[in-house]
Amino acid sequence: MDAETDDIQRNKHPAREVDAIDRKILGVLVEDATISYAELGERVGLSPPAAHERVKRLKRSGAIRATSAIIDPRAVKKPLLAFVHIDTRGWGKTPELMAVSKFPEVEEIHTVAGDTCMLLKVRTEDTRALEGLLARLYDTPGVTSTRSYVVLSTYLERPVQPETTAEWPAPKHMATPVY
Amino acid sequence: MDAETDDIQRNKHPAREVDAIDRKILGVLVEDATISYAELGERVGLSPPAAHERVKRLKRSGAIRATSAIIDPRAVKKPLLAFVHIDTRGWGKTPELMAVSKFPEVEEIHTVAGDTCMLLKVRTEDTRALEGLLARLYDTPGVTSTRSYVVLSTYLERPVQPETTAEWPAPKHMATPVY
DNA sequence: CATAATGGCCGAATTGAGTTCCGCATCAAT
DNA sequence: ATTGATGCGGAACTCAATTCGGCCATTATG
Repeated sequence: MDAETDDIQRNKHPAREVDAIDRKILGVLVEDATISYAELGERVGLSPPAAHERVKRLKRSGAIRATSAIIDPRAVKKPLLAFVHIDTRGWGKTPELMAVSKFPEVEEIHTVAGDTCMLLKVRTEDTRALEGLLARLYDTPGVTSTRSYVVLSTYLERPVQPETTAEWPAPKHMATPVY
Repeated sequence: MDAETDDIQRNKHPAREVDAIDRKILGVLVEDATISYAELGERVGLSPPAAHERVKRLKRSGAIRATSAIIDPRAVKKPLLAFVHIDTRGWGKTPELMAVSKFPEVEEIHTVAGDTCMLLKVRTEDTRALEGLLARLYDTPGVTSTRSYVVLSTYLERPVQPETTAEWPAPKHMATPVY
């Protein structure tokens, strides 16, 4: 059957809607991915094999990108967290800039809309290491300036949550949007 | 033995240095926590029971805070990522502000040093939902203004890495710090 | 409208991994 | 030098992951 080949090639997301049970599964596995399929099934109202089948599908479809250990930054000597805004001449996403990915201190790289071009989330051992990274950034052609926000305290830090807020409490003084 | 009780009560981090092997284990488990202890042991040069023992210790000590499923934001209808800077009157960390933790769209809350007070990482379904969250923030007493950085593209996003950069390539034009 | 086909679930059985136990080697302290 | 503690490896045991076959519901089809 050629159709099967087409299915495989077409897309990495084989278009399977995540239903309510899938969301519950994701919610459980985000909290703790070490539980048995027996318990997972029990929590979402499914038999162990059915739960297993669901999880397999979620992994195949890419909804579950990975299951990984979450490390305490202090345990690996990285107590300093900072967000670095970068302004560049021209278009910021140069290969030279992307090269900072090789530093394990860099956890996120985004291009953003706003009064800055790019945004980095970095975690270092101390201010010295942060300075080293900033120096490395300033050496990158095109980088005109950076602004760093050093985190004093983290009150919440969690992975992507499967739930969404259905209704936002609309303040009275706001007009209802047309669209 | 009273000593044992003391050990338990004293600290959640029983002061066990993470050595080189532990770091290798963490590196493997950050990438993929689903592998068997047999393979984990093989990759770090340990027998399966020894690897298991190490992992148990890393979990007990809190170095491994959790092992969780990493979800593709698109799969759960959250394609919009934004960083929100919040300026407040007085000290920002009020219980009213912390209440936004209840929204699953909010992934991170930090207090930062810089030209702003607090920093939020939020992930929403669309701009409408982001607006709803911002409206909710402006309704919070003490909040004077917010600045949002909407992410256009994410080029890197990964959990805490166990490795650290030992030597930062020092640019020539920088003086050597005294400390 | 009836019927075939698909997809998802459950229960039972098998395979494989997680886990425990015990002896040994290494290192530190007495 | 001896003793104690700690971490490792090999083998055995227990439990969970995985597979299989049959059932039911829903959807497509003649």
